[in-house]
Amino acid sequence: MEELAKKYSFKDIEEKQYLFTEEKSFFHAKTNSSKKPFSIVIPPPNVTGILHMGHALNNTIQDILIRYKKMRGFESLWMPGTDHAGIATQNVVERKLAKGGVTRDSIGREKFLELVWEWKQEYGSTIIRQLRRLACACDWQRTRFTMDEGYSDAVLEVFIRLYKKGLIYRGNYIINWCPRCRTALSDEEAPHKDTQGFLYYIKYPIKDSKEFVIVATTRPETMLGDSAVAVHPKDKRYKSLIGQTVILPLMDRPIKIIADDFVDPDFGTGAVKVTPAHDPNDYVMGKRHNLEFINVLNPDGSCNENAGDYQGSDRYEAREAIIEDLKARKLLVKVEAHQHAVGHCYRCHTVIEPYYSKQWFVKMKPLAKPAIEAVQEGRIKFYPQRWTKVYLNWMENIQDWCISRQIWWGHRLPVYYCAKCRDENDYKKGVIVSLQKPDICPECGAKDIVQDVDVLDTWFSSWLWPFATFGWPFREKSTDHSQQSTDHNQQSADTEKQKRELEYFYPTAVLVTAPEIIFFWVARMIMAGFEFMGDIPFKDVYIHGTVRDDTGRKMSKSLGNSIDPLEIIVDYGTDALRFSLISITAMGQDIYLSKEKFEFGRNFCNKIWNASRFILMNLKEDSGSWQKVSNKEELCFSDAWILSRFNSTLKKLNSSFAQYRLNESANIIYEFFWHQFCDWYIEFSKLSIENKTTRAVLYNILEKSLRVLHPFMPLITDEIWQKATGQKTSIMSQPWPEVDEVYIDAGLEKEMRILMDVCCDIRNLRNEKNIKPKDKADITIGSDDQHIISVLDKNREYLIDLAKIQTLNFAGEKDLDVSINPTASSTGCLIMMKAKRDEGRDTQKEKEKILKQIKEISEHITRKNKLLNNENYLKKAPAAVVEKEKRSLLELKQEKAKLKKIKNALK
RNA sequence: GGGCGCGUAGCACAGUUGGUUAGAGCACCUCCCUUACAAGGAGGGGGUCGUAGGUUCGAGUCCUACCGCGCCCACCA
Repeated sequence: MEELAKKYSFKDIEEKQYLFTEEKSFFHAKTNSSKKPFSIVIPPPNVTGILHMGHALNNTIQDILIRYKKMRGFESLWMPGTDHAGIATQNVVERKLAKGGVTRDSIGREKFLELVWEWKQEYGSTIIRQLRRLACACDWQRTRFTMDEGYSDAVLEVFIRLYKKGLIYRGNYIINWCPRCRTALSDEEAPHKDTQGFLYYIKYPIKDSKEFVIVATTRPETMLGDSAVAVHPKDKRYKSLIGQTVILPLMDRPIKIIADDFVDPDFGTGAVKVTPAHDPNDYVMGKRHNLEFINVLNPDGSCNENAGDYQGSDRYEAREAIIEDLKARKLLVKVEAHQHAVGHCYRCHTVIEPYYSKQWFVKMKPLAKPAIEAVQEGRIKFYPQRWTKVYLNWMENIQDWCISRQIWWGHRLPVYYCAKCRDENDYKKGVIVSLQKPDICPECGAKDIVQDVDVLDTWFSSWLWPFATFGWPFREKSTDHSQQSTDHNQQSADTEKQKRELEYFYPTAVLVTAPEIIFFWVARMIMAGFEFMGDIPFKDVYIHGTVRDDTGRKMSKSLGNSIDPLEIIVDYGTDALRFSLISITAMGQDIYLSKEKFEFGRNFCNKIWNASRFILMNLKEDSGSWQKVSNKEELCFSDAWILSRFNSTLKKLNSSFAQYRLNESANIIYEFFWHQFCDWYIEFSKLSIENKTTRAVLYNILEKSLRVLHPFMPLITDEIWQKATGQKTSIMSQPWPEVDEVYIDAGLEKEMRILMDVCCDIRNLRNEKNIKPKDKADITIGSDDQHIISVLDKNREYLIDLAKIQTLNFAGEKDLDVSINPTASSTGCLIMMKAKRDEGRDTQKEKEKILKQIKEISEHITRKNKLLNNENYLKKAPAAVVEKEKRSLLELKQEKAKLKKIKNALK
């Protein structure tokens, strides 16, 4: 057994311990038929990511579960990896190029992708390195990337399967378009934010008339693409106008006035301009009335050739110009301030444009069905439960998923077109969906074949994460015929191994993630799980809260209010960061953070260190003899007590773990270790430290405490544990302690409670009378309760030591002299103290205090009397509760009598 | 428009199925550098649990309404 350094210095141990556990492959999992599997796939951070508090929380939770389950005998696998994050990564590299005045268009697709890969090689593992600093027990040998060769196979395979099943189609629809990223986005990628804007009222002149129809719009520039004006069919104001023609201002285009139920007569003027190519509602109306779809915008958001005089100007410049021009023509009636929800690009926050374009979609309704049922039937459970409703609500109203993106970084669609057969009006014609580029068109034999230029939505690869990370679909690479079969055999063996692993570890146990990811990822993984694996991807979904600053704002780079986990690690240590974070994270609640909160974990680390130091220091000579705790019968009072406490604590701990109540688990251990083990037991142990049994118990409880602390604070616990046991291994490889019911003794714990209470009463009394620790006091305890007297007498050494007593006597209650320093104990005893220095007694103050106590206790007694006289209560409340009340009333009465006695003795 | 979460001590928060006098942390006050620990120890003060009703023998906990704060969803031109 080694001694510990006087000062706890996390800098000296944390990195060392992590490297040790990683090197020794404690994190590696494999199929093991003798164990049950427990697997988690990491929510793959973006390759562009740098560690923030959200990651720290998310991964600490997973790490605790992984280590805990491993200790509980499961084969724990934590699958790590990163996400190629199409748009985000492309943006990062484009920004970098822009500094050198280079655009992606100027260098071309191939060169650009080369540069992105270079960037990925250089910076893509930053987040992985940072996760190591958090001490994550990921199986790093398995680290996956969503654009790895094998993983990409899975993505293409899935596309092809869904296409063949008729669940993927291509067509012209209104989608969300980001003019800055110049790509289509799914609905989830274009979150709506309340935005302050204006409602512009514009006159549309009626053809061959002096009259006007006034329409209201928030986006006047879209009027360039108007192809109708719509009114409600029952709106009396406009009934006569239906079917007439108006002249679209600025464009001088005649357009019809149509009637449609969609129009709300109470909004604006009740007449609405219809722009089928730039508004989702208008799109539907356009289809209904067979209107023209006029796209007036270029992909970058500037006006195109359909925009008349405004061609070339940016959408917002065009808006300004149009307003000015309408004003000049006296066609602008008024402008009102107007708040409305506007979609924004989730990557660059640019206002998106609803945009009519040709895209690829996945039909979602058929995929959603089993995914809905699995959650309804409880085969997948959300923690906290309330997310179930959010999930089901979204799934039941699911819309088709736009999966094509007009960027370069990502999985290119496995779609090829035959130039000859291709027909823009029939997406299936001349289309070849295949893994490899076909040499000739299977229909016409032409050789002019091109691949679709789009790539797939990043989430179209992430939704396969729980099984594609295991190598699914296990396609064997087409081996060169010239190569010999050894390679091939090796490859088959690998594939077989992967298949077994997938079978063993899938479905995974739990997915840990943030609420904003439920639609993007959780829901889609469930659908993919059923579609491609025929089973759920995970049993539990643990949704944790959002990390906020101490004023409740979401932590974000742009607000500048984020706390950098790496800075916390430098200042307080990894263990301190983890323990602080987890102990303030109530399940599913948001987390409010400030830097000071990490002192909590740091102080606890320090406490653990010092307590351990004391124990190792005292036990260093015993080599080996501490290993065994004697029979229960041979244990002294305090030794038996701490064993009882430990085991009942462990019981509570296990049940909180089972419910994912990790903050509760952390606080249970904290309370036990600090306030029972350190505050009381270690102090008790000093009295019997020469005793073999006590030394064994000290060692035993410390060693087991380190085990249960390990999932939360892996580094400090491994360091101390190795020094204590002399074993060069990690606690991770050790079993979780078993609850030993034999040691749990409620009666004993109650007796200890009496001892502690009396001790606290005496300390309190000393404090009040300002008696210094070195001034020992003479204590007489008066009670008629033989049990209490015997408990105190039996354990008098403890009391004498902990309460700094000179002489300790017992007396009958009546015989006690209460004229000196008396106090009434909550245990029902009267305590009198005689101290050597006893000057400056303020009897007036004492009297006030005791009167206040009497008043309080009288109120309680009145309340209880009333309750116990209530017939209904006696009839309906459980007998045990009534008994408890009666007992407590009796105790209160006794206490009151004692207080009165003390009061009367005061002059 | 629909849904969800929160409101408990000066501060930021726990409180599992309703059951003694509502809890720890930080901060504050008093005392103590006692041979593991001042990043510590021993004590202490501080709350009519957002408001108003209701159910119940009993409500921080369940129900209803309302008031504040925050979040999510929705085709509010």
